[in-house]
Amino acid sequence: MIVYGGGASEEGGGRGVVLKKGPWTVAEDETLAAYVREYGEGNWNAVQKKTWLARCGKSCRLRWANHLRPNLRKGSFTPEEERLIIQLHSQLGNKWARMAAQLPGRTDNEIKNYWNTRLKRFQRQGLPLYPPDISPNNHQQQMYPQQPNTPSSPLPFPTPASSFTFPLLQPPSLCPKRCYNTAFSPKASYTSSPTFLNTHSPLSSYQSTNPVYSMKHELSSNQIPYSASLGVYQVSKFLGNGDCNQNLNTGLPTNTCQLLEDLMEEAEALADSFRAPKRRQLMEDNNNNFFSGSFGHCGSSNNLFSLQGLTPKEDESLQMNTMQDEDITKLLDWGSESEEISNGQSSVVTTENNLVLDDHQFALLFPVDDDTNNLPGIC
DNA sequence: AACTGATCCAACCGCTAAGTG
DNA sequence: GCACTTAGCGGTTGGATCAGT
Repeated sequence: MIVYGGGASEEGGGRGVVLKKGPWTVAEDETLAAYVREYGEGNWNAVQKKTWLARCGKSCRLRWANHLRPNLRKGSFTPEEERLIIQLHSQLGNKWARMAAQLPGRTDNEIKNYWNTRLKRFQRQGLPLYPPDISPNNHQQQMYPQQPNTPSSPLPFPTPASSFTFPLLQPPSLCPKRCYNTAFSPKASYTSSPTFLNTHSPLSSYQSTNPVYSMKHELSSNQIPYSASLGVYQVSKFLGNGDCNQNLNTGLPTNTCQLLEDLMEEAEALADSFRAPKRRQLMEDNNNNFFSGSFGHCGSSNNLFSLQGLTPKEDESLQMNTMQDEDITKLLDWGSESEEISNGQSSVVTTENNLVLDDHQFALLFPVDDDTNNLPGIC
């Protein structure tokens, strides 16, 4: 029984007490954090029994996940995070949790809120949700049938991908009352390099126009490689006869299949390690090391983002949707090419897992806290 | 200063999947 | 196989805040 921070109640939870709703108090937060320290995550319904908190387990889990757990990144999304969200949304749809898995320290709720706000604003302004070089998967079109960014509708900005100005931060007249990142100059337009948000990323080529693959169960239509241009599924590698070293959309050589194989191997390895009794005993090591929690296997699998913390099933599905390192690299390349950020100097940060980032890339992913000069989540 | 609308964000709700006996 | 419990996900809501009028 954790009695922490006052307000202790003898007739605590599950004991006929009316569960409290509404905003959490500091004392409640402290109590919940103390509970997690002592008992670990999970078994949220026990919080009510073991503490004075009159909150349902669901509420406790949410509070922990969205506000109390370590290594959460608070504050506005960086432009790079925004781009990643858009890219991920184009591939995954409203799979906020999966998207959050790709954005270390961000919660599904944050991403969802961000996207919904953006959706609302863009729809009101008649702007497309996606830049022309991102073609949303079918489920997106079903989800937002009125999306103006269809081949038949004119775009409000230049179509060549190389000169596309990304409408994330509008000019002052269009800028919402709260710009997302005040540190980012509103006048700066997002001129993407031709490679960024590359529609022809391995994953993008998996887009399915087949409703069988694009609906429900939401494996995000990425289950089977699909070439929109050829109208065929690129199943060769999946059938084991493998020549798929070329992206049929672009004609460019890719290492997609090797990456997928790597992902499969990694997923299997992880699945083995996660065939532990309890479901989702995750994030326990998040307390320890930001990189181990988020980028734990980068070095071993060429995969920037780790699948750590997922159940085998999630591994399986997520691996199909996880951005390839190529995508991330391009994202980072774009970032380092950005006039706003590039200063022509570069140093290298090497993580313990041999993930090498130059300082631009590192800064993009982990902006230094202005106040503390500390990297978020890194002690 | 008061009002209004837009935006942000925390929290809740309902549903579903997974785990357990 | 079934019922029940637990955890997680996605949708929605409502209060707080801000900017414009």
